[in-house]
Amino acid sequence: MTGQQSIFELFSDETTSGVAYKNKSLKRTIINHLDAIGNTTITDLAQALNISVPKITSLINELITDGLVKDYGKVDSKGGRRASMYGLVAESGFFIGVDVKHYCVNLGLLDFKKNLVTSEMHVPYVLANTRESFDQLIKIIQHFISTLPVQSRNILAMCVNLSGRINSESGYSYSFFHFHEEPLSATIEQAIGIRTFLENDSRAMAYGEFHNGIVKEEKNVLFVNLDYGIGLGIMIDGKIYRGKSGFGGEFGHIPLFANEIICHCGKKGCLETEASGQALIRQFKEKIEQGSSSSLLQHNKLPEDIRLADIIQATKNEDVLSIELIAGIGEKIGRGISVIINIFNPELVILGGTLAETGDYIRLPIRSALNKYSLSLVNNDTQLHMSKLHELAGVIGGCLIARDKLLAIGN
Amino acid sequence: MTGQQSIFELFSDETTSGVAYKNKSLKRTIINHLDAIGNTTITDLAQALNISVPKITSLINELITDGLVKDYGKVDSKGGRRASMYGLVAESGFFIGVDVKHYCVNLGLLDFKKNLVTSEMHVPYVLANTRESFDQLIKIIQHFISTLPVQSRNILAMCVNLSGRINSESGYSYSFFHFHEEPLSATIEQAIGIRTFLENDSRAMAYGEFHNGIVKEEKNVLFVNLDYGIGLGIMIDGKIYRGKSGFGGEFGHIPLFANEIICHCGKKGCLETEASGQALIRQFKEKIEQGSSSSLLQHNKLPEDIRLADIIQATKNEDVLSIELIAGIGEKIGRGISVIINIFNPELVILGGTLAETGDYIRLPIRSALNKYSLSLVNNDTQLHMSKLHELAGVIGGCLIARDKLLAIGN
DNA sequence: TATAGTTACTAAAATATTTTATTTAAAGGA
DNA sequence: TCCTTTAAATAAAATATTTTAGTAACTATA
Repeated sequence: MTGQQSIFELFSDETTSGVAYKNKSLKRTIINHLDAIGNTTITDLAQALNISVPKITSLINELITDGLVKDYGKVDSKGGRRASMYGLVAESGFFIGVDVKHYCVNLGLLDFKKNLVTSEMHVPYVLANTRESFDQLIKIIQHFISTLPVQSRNILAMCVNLSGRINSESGYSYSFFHFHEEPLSATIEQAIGIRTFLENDSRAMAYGEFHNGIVKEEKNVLFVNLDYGIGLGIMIDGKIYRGKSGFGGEFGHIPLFANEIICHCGKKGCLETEASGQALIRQFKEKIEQGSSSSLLQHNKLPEDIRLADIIQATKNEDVLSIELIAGIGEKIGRGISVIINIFNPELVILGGTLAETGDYIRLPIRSALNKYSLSLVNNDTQLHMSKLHELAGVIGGCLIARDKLLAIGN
Repeated sequence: MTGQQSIFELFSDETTSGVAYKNKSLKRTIINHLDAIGNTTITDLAQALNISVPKITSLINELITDGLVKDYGKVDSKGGRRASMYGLVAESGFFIGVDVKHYCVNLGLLDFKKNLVTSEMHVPYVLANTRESFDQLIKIIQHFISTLPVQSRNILAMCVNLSGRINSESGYSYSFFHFHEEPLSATIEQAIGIRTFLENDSRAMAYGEFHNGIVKEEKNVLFVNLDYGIGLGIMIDGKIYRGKSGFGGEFGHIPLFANEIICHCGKKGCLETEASGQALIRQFKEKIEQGSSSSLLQHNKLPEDIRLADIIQATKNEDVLSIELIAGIGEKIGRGISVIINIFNPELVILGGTLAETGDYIRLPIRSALNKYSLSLVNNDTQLHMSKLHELAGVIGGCLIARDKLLAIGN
């Protein structure tokens, strides 16, 4: 029995029963505990899990022969024999995260101990709802895997993040690549040969930020993904909230404005029509047409070719028009966030995504809108932080989702 | 050892350890399972909980001597020996729910099997944030208990539902009766002599409707409490969602309108300023001042004395003004609900509270506003139902919360 | 009505786990 | 450095749980 087989064996509920099943289940509990707490001793495990020391000892020894756990040496003690520390083995399995953006793909490889082994950022790619675009995505993933320093059979699972409506339970994507009868996750799984999960981009970013980012003890956290659209990743009680069919968090399309702008979703008055990256670009072009000037257009750039990244770069170069527009967008996003703060009373709201890279230019107007629009008792309860992982949030989140889905962590 | 002592013993994590602790914990698991599934057989329990038949048998026998479980006779069989059914004992403990409304109090008594034994509805009472009002509430509860057909020591817990901001974990109420240093729940507990919990009224109604009302298999459910204010009870994954400090669900104060009406929360543009019972009464008075007529004023009633219940009654008598105003309110509530549908993608939205008693007069405009304002993919996923428990929702919900907090069900 | 087939329940045997006692390993003070 | 104290690891004994095998209770069918 190789260690690798053991992982799949251990985490698949086969027809084991009785004592065999209980041992399997206890081993999973131990792995989950080591994952949550980090390296620890047999005595600690025995106390935490309410299992006797000899039993834990024998289970740990089995996990060591399985290759999933190893001895990390002795702990320091203040009187008494020093205990051995046991912990997960980083090399016992790897996970891939694929974060698909509008104009690029970011990929990463995570080991079993949640370290990002390697990543490839900004692989040029244009996301379009076509077969060609899909085929190119597959090629990018295949190429990434071919460059990896680990054997393909040691890669246990992969998660692909896409924007739009995703049912990560069934593996269907409704906004992109909905060509086949079978779920998109199955199509990718066949093409790549690795167990594949699908997740909405904002939820994956929220998950990354939650487990490896800015979040410490907080359990109810909202991640606002400010990009061309506005996404929302909801973490409740430490778990991703997806809603009935995985359509939860459609924050960008709440009807907050009494305007006449038709949103790409077909409705009027959506938050996204006035407070998203798309809206920012539209407003930028309008201002230019109305005669405003911007340093952005100095290098023979046409207004049509302006991308969100350009405007964000311009704010760093103190372009006045860009800064003004971002402030206006921020105020409206703030009004939107005040809605979800009132409803969720979260411990923490994280601002992430491309637009969040403008830092205080967007944070301050959001902050002041929150004071204006949300209940002070609730608002004072809530921290507002910028993303810590920045563009790595999606990659790391994807890897972690692949890992935790396979290991059945956090359901 | 009396059965009653056993309940508290069984559900308090004392310094038991080892086998004793495991048995205690297994007994709780069995009780939880019997609670969730209903009466069942030893074989079923053994399979569901992955414990051997002889072990389950001995635990069930202990629970029978504890007085918590009893034999409900044989099941029908289709071939083979008939199995004994075991289930909880209704009389092994009782729970009180106290639903405090603006102008009355509703009280109920629930047994261990979740049957409503008795209830006393519409006890006259005026909720005000004064000590006198609080003292009167205590007297009403004491009187209710004195009329009950069960001994006070068999009442295991009580839950009091109040509107406004409640931290049900700490037992503090911030909107009403915040007179003492100690939590309000402790003050009531001392006055009455029964273990007391506090809960927000809308959340309690949601819980009642979830467990004993219209909800069947759904796990993500929103309950909208349409009363003088607008409350929201959020059920996620079968559990009440309360937020960081219990302030979650402040749906009435999301900034949805660009009006100049100052809400009692101090902000402008709150949903409640245009779409609540308060707003309805205000609009009614305005219309009357502008010369509209209503059957409501025929019996020498002054516009100042109009209560929400009067307007609702008037719609049943086909009062045109009331019906028109309710339709307008419904359209705006629908816009609010479309926000939370987009965010939560719930399986079910329940309309409850006093205003919901107008039935289709409020449901239809809400329904059409949902079609107008929320994403069709998400909206089509969501059922919209009227409350089934009506004014009993809060009472039953309160009883169930008391029960489930004591039994540590659903955390 | 007898009998085969099915399932629940129970007793005894086998196995597993916990408990207790003992040994090993370390820290810290005299 | 030696001895005492503390805690981990291990071994042996005691207890608990599961497994297996056998019995009881019921249905369906000939």
